[in-house]
Amino acid sequence: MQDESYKKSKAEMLPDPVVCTVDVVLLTLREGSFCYALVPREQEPFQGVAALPGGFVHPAEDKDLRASAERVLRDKAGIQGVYLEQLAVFSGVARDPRGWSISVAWYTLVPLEALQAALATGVILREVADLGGLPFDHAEIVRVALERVRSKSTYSSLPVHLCPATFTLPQLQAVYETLLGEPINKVSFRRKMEELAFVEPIKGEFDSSGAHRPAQLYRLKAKYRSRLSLTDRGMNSGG
Amino acid sequence: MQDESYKKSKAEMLPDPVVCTVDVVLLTLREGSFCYALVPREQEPFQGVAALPGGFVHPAEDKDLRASAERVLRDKAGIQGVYLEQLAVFSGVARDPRGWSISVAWYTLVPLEALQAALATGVILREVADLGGLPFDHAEIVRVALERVRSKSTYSSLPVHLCPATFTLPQLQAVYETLLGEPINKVSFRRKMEELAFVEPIKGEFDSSGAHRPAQLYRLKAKYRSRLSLTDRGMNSGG
DNA sequence: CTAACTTAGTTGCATTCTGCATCTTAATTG
DNA sequence: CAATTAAGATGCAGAATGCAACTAAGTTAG
Repeated sequence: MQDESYKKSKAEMLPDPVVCTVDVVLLTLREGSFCYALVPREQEPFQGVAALPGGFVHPAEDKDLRASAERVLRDKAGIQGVYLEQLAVFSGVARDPRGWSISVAWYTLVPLEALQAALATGVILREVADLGGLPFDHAEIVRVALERVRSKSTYSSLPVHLCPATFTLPQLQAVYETLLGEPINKVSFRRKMEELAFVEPIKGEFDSSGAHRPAQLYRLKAKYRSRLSLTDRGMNSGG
Repeated sequence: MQDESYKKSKAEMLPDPVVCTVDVVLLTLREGSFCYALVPREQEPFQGVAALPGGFVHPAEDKDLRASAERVLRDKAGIQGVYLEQLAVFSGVARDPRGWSISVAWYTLVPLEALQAALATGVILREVADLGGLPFDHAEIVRVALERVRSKSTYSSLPVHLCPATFTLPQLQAVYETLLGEPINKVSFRRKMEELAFVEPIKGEFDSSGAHRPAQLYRLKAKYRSRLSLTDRGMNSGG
């Protein structure tokens, strides 16, 4: 404390090095239940414990933080080509036993079909109701991701990304109902999908797998495929 | 490139130091126009240029990134006691001439009355339509903040924070109209405020300053005062 | 072969929500 | 004290929403 004025003025000028990590919450639906992806940690701390795919930011290697998150997801989970959305930043001394750090958290929604290779090579899915045993503040990160996704899901195109490339309206409705946790009126749902118009019927293609009338197949319109939600622009700008 | 395997495995284990800053977008209404706050930069680069209040994160000094942003806002702009909401993280090599960095951006909405002291000591207000001359990627940060606030403003309690502690419904309606950029039907607005019920009339108190019938004074209900918006929980968790 | 069953998808209607015009209230101003 | 102004309430028409009932198109059981 004996040289505080010097310390303060210096502190205002010079950057302190900050331990900066990224973590990814990858969400999917497995047999009707909402799940997130974990990978076993390769290093201490928490070696061997299932954790969110995450790792250090490497400025020399990564164009920006999105690139960091994409690299980590590719290297740790073997997953590529998904669109990541910024979730939030978590920070402080308590979240990592090694000391003060920040984690820039990202999230994405993918159909189970896109995870087959990853699941065969060590990626684990866990239901979102089960947040036990997670290292660091990963339980909190998943909790925030769930809140975000659920609050954005009411009649946005976000949940469509949990469906495969083609799907029927009843299937899509079931996805919304799982995320929102409540039943939706069939007619209202169809009217809303018609009005919002981010999905389109695939002419002449039907799902005839059930013992009943076949259902029209739909797909997400092209302009909604590149990002998770067009109302998300505010969080997509971390350049 | 001659020792890449070593470099890669090391890169996965060890943290690289990252230059980490915070920037604050403080928004207010001045004479009916939407404005953001700037302060002249004290140091190079861009010394003397008006910029968002911002600075380096100091882990030894700051409990977490919210504390960093609060410290910066207090030290650079003399503003305290406002509730900051996370906006987004901006990152990359291009945003700062000194090289690769990240900025965790925060935003807040305050009534002009709360800025009187700050405005007397160097803080500048500029209309949101004018993003010219800003250093770093601050124009982009303000643009994203505007998008975020506007998209959250449709019948949320967010715009109320631009009003002083007490206000009339016509005044509040004018605030919403400024933010949303379009007129709102008076009856619909009042019905919605009644339904959402985040403001309450102050019994027996009226604004009689006009040459017409006095208007009932309202205030934000207590439980909505501590944060900007109750629907924002997802971004309030950076611990 | 056909009736029963199941789910897809539509139609009609009652109820609720929303926008707009009009009316009333309570102040100031000339 | 009439005219003016803006606050605030009322009534109603049209749109949006929720629900029940209906039709459509397949499979399955007898």
